[in-house]
Amino acid sequence: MSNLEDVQNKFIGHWGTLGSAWGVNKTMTQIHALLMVSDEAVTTDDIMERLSISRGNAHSNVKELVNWGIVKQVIIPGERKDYYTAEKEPWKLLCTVARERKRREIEPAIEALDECLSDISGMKSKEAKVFKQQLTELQEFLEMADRVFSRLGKAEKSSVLKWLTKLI
Amino acid sequence: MSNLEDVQNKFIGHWGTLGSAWGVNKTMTQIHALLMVSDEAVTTDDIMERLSISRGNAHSNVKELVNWGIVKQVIIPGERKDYYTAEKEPWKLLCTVARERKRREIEPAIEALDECLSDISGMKSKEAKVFKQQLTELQEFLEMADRVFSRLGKAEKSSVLKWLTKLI
DNA sequence: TTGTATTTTCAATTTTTTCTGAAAATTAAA
DNA sequence: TTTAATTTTCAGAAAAAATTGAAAATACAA
Repeated sequence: MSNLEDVQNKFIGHWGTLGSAWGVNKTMTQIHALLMVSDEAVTTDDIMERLSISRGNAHSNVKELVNWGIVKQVIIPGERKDYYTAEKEPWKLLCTVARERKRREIEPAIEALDECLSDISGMKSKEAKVFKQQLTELQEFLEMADRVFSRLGKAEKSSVLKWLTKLI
Repeated sequence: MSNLEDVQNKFIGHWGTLGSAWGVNKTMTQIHALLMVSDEAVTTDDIMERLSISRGNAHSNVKELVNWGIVKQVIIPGERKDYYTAEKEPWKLLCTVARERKRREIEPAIEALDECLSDISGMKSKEAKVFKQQLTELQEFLEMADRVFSRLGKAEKSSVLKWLTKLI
């Protein structure tokens, strides 16, 4: 292991593995890793070449990153091609991911629980009461998570850091 | 939508969907949901029947939940079959998941970054320095995450709650 | 306009993951 | 022991997810 590109590739591979574990397409996190270690903005062709993937794959995953708000398209005057860059500051990444996961997963989960709770609201059996109690606890938990993610989504590094330091 | 079992099934389905989004096998989170809403301990046969899945599937997923520490096998005197229960308190679930994800994902990620950093430690090019800087920031971030997860893994509900309340 | 570069879409294919079901292994009662 | 209940394993099947590659759509310079 001796040249920069090899080490970068190693990093890209690891980042991809990490993504998979958290339910994100591996290519998507690899593209993200590539952008994080790229000083300059990068084209779809660069991505294809560096990761040895097809245009369709590169295209759809980079667009998905843009959807998440993790990657931005940048305009380079005089260039026809689309260029992309990633936010490099990990704390900002955390904020963006928190915001999106809240929107995509926590909010729908809360709605689902609401729906279940309203379905059983009329039921009077002992079993129903136990279930209702269980759902209510989960709901409170998810609502707390929702608020935490919401707060994280808006946070500045320094304030999050201060808050985290209190915990550990 | 009128009887308890239907609502429970709805909940089980939603919990499964949530699991998928976070990179967990859907059946695994569905079994977990079933156990959470089950007052009494449950056998593999119960799981098979309730979720309409095969023995192999039920078996391997319930064992995986036991591996995670989210589900416990309980001994029922006089019974041949294995019975399982889940911790019902969401905060304890959070602790367990935090502990496991730390061990399974954060720690290996930190090791991977360490490896990358040691690979480039000797490189002197400007590009290498930029990359090194980037990796170092990520590493600091992951180490903070590691400490947070570690703390959460040991936490009591009341202290976590107190801490969370400070944030929001 | 017309031609060229680039992006976008998407049907078909490949790969990965999950699931089944039955056989093998294990456990424990008789 | 022997027998029956139960758990575990795992090869093959099915399903889901990711990927390709080429055609269609779009953008834009000449």
